[in-house]
Amino acid sequence: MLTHTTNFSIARNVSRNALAAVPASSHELTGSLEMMGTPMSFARNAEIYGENEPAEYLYKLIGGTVRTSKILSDGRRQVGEFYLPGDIFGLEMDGVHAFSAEAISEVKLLVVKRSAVEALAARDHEIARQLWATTGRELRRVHGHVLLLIKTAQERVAGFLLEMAERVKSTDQIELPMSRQDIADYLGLTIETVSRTLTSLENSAAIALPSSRHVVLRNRAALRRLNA
Amino acid sequence: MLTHTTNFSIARNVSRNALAAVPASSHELTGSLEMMGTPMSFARNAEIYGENEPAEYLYKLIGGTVRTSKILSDGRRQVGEFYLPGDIFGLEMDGVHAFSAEAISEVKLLVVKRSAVEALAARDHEIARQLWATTGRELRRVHGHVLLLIKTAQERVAGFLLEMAERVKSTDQIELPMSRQDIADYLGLTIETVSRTLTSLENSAAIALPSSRHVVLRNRAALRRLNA
DNA sequence: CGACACTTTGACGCACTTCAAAGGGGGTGG
DNA sequence: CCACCCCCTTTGAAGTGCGTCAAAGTGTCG
Repeated sequence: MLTHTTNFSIARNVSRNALAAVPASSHELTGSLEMMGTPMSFARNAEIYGENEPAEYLYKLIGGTVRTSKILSDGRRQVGEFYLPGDIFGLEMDGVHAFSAEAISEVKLLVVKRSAVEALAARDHEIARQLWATTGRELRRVHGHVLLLIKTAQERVAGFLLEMAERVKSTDQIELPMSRQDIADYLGLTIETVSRTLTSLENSAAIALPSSRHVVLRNRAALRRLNA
Repeated sequence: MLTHTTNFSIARNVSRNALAAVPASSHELTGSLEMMGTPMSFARNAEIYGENEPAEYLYKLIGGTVRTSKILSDGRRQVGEFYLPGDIFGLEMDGVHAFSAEAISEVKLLVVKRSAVEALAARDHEIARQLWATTGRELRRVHGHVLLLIKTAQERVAGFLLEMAERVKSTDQIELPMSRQDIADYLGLTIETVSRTLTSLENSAAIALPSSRHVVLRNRAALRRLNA
């Protein structure tokens, strides 16, 4: 049902030089990955990889937004993480993807063969350390996710907005790349509760909602207070 | 309030040979850590390390049970993980502990200086890989924790029991090392809900509770069904 | 045996879910 | 360019699972 805009064999023929000029300091593993990576594009809603597929590749997001998710046996969906440009994902230690990954918007990314990176890591322990650090950063994010999930709806939504604001490093204007349903499945709430909570935050002047995906943080202190 | 039974300066004088005979195959990093580690003991309720303390050491649990936890600003407590013998914990990538660690029972563990392990990892990339793998395993556990937290009380408790049964690798008899409060704080529930849910599982013949910490899994299939 | 900590049980309230329907907003065809 | 449609979001009303408050039961250690 979900289809790639580009498949591997096509992508392999794309020029590898387009992104080679990115400065080595901007993100971890920049340079190494840019050298080895193959640029690919995915359309909105395309599946990048599926749950339980072998994890042969590692992905560095260049543009767009990716969500990982898992469908539970009763049909519920849990969103694991949202990835923004610069983020690395798909790095599973046991060779199988626990979550699937989908493009939320038009996505451009670099695909790197895991075996190639690992071979490099075996020779260069600085690379090895950066791979480890990437997994460590992921671990910290998931810990934060756990902390969100034990809170009230207001706290979860407020925490989510603060997290997104931090990550897009914008001013107080956030353009949410994901739908209400994605947010709900990330926060373990229903879409109705997310919607109602956002309206209530707007009514209490903590945020403004010029359009459904455009959020203005009017009172970060109030949001942080909710973020208990 | 929490006190160590043994402090570092004392522990450093303890014999390093006591546990050196553990077979190298039993767990990852066995051997390397046993060589470098200093045995220590902690009394029930002793703090092993605190939240926000620098993460200078890495711990390999030999005996007893450890819980990591975090106190939220409003006083709620979240339990991050339970560690059983053989588990490695305290391995934070950014040098600061996000959670504190406490001994739930009498605990024996090996303390290893992080810098020493990292120096070893820089020379031996097999060690480096195992450190990475340990973080990866931790990540998978926390993902599982997220999946628990979006479920109903019955599903959380059933999932918890199945997880513990798997980890202690016993038959259907589980001796829970942690209190109801610990379980509640791990599952994001109240102690009353955990207690009521266990009684209801007992009434539905899925488990038996000869004593409050002794659980018998009578019907794993029923528990798995709840575990949606 | 008594004190204390932990666990269980009960009654009630509330936050979130569920079910239902009414708005937008953006793209396409007439 | 307007009209219509489809999908996403918002709002409303009612139900319920879990939390809160309270008290009784159970096991353990001095």
